Amino acid sequence: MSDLLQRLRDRGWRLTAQRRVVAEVLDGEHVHYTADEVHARATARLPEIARATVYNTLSELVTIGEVIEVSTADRAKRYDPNARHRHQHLVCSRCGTIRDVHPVGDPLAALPEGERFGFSISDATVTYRGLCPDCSTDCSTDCSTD
Amino acid sequence: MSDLLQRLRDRGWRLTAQRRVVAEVLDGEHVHYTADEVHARATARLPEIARATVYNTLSELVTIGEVIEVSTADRAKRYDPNARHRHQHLVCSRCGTIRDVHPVGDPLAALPEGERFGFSISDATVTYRGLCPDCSTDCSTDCSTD
DNA sequence: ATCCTACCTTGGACATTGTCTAAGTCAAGA
DNA sequence: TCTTGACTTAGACAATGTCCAAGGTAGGAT
Repeated sequence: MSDLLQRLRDRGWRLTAQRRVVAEVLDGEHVHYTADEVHARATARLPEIARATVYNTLSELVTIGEVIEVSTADRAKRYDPNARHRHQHLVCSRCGTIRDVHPVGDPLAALPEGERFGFSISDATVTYRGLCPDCSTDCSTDCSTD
Repeated sequence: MSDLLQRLRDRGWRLTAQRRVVAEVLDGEHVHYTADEVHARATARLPEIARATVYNTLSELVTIGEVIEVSTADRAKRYDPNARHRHQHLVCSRCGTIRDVHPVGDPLAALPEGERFGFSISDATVTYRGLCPDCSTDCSTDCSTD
């Protein structure tokens, strides 16, 4: 992700302040922000950036494969800048925290030919769900929630 | 799913016409309707049924484990009445068709202890994506899509 | 059979997330 | 520095889901 801007330039992208800011927000730690969270953080650096621009830029980053779109059970999609190393996700059922995880083996290999129904399968995503350490000890709201 | 109504009664549910209709829509084939599709089909049998009632009933069925909520890349969640046999899903990237599939082995076992970060993991869902037979031969719109 | 009442349904307002458009702006090449 | 096509903006619109107050009804009690 670090030289994302260079890679975008190489693709002939116009390097605008808005795109730079969105890329900076996603850069660094392994975050999984929603579009709105990206927008909030982008606004902190560039107050006049429009919501539509954030959506546009995120979609473009997804299209060119620099960012992965993650659909969890929540309504909003999340955007994962860790697109260069294959991984899966571990989601807390209570607080929604997401961690990147690396299961062993190829999940695609687990699907027998007879279960493919003529599809040409290109991808398998695995989502692990459970309670994160914080949520499994803190019963203040509801320990029975999953 | 066939004696769902009986099981609901056993749980002390009030058996209303609306709930019966929603259950009937989900009964039978292995469908994966959105809430709106359920509502449309329910309306055909009980014209005055409200959208909120469909949402309420679906949520309740999910809560008690009679129906599974499936989040794909699409915006709308889908509802899968095949909750009594563990399975995963195969989704067409183009047309959105969903099939139930049965990979071998337990996906949970593929996640090493060192990759669990103290979570108590309860579930692993696998989503396979690709083109269904119809969509991989029919290039009328766009064969390059995925 | 009738009544009661807690639970269910209704319609519509509202919330959230995402998409589209027309008009204005600007990055980068000439 | 000029030009131009790509980018951004604000706000309307669309899709999906949630909430609430008012009225209706299933099913137990009498």
